[in-house]
Amino acid sequence: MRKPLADQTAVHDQVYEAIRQALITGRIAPGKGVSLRSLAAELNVSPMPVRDAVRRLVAERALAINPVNKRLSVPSLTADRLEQLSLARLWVEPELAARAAKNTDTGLIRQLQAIDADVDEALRLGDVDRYMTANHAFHFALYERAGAEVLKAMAGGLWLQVGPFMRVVFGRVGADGLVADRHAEAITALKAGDADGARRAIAADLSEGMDKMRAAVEASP
Amino acid sequence: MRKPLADQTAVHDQVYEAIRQALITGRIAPGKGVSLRSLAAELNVSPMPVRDAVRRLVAERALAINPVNKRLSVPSLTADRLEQLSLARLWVEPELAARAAKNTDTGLIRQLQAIDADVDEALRLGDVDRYMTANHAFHFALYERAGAEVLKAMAGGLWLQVGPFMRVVFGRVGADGLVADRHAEAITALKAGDADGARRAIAADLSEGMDKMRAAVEASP
DNA sequence: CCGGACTAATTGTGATCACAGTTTTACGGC
DNA sequence: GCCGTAAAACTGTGATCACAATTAGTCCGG
Repeated sequence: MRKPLADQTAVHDQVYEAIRQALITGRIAPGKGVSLRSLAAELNVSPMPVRDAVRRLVAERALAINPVNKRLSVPSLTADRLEQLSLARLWVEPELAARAAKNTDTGLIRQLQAIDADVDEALRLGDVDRYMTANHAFHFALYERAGAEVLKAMAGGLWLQVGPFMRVVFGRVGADGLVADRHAEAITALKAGDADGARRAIAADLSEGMDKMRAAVEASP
Repeated sequence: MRKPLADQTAVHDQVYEAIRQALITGRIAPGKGVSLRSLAAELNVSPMPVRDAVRRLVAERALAINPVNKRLSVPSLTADRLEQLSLARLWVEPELAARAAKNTDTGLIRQLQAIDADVDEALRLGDVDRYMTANHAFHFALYERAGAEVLKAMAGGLWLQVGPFMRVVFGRVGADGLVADRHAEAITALKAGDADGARRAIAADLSEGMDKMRAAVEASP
């Protein structure tokens, strides 16, 4: 467990990524309680790096900490929270897409096409985890190109908070509930360097996804 | 240094607030390097709670961590970063103001008037720290009323990142560089329950402040 | 068969130490 | 007097322990 040092990534970063993935893909259910030691045992590390990772996730509101007994839990899903997250995402992410459209080259197009093929494959197979990973990869490969670190970080934080909601959608409506995405539409706009088209495509993509989540959340809190 | 327990706030939270204040008021200069042990010594606590607080501040991008030697520093001010932060603030904060306008009562009005008087007093005296504290208090007393936790948290994060820039403005143009705010205008709109008026007032308030910061940053990187 | 009290296990927090890099300081050779 | 090198100081990271508080569990009386 002692670190080899002079390595690349610290243990607490790996732990962060592990928990982040678990949250985004919904492997840890919203509302469920977690603890430093239980997470540490599960990931086969000492509680210390978990503590660091959790602190970070709490700051990003991906984990919540009960103010009275100071215990950790995954934030539960409320319609109000989802509404605010949707609003914020609908502002930042289309903006990032528009900026990226101005920096597009054939390499990016090819990369996005490859990822989108993976998204479609995951949908066809009904592979939830793979779909979520690929969908995330698509959006952030695009946002990466915007050259806007601050906004990209905001989008990352929002995505992390929305993650658990997504899993609920799959749980309720099944894997084919999210079939229709606007990725192809976005790629077409990017090819033409059409910033406004990319903005609209991503906005529509988010909007449709969020609508499904809203419906799922309202169905049962 | 051992905690009394059953108390209200943990040490790492107090440390967080202390560093946060130091950053917002610009007592720690942008670009300056800090360390866990030096902060701990300065605040008369052990390195442990500082570590927790710093982890949180790094997640909020109020502190930066050098990816190669893992050392801590206050993020330096670039025109690009400021532009993105401005854009984000100009979206969230007016939205919060508009929502708050719908929940306004005479208590809030009175509270805001009192705080605004303090702001003006600080400006008259040229008291930079007091101005910044009061200005922050004004905005967040307002945003508190919006009933939008997620958006309010976003605004808080942005404010924290912008804090160091503000101090630079004072350093360059003097304390009277920010005299004209739109707080009175905002209060008038709130009294009338005019959500759109509140939105415009806060947008103008931010816009003017940001313009001054932009000018100051461009003057010298 | 159920309920309440006492014990045991688990929780987050803080302190302290070890370790290995990195940076700074100091010193010695030319 | 100056430069390069070795030692000392300082850095973040991880492990481990102590502590008090809360939760879970268990056992006994009715």
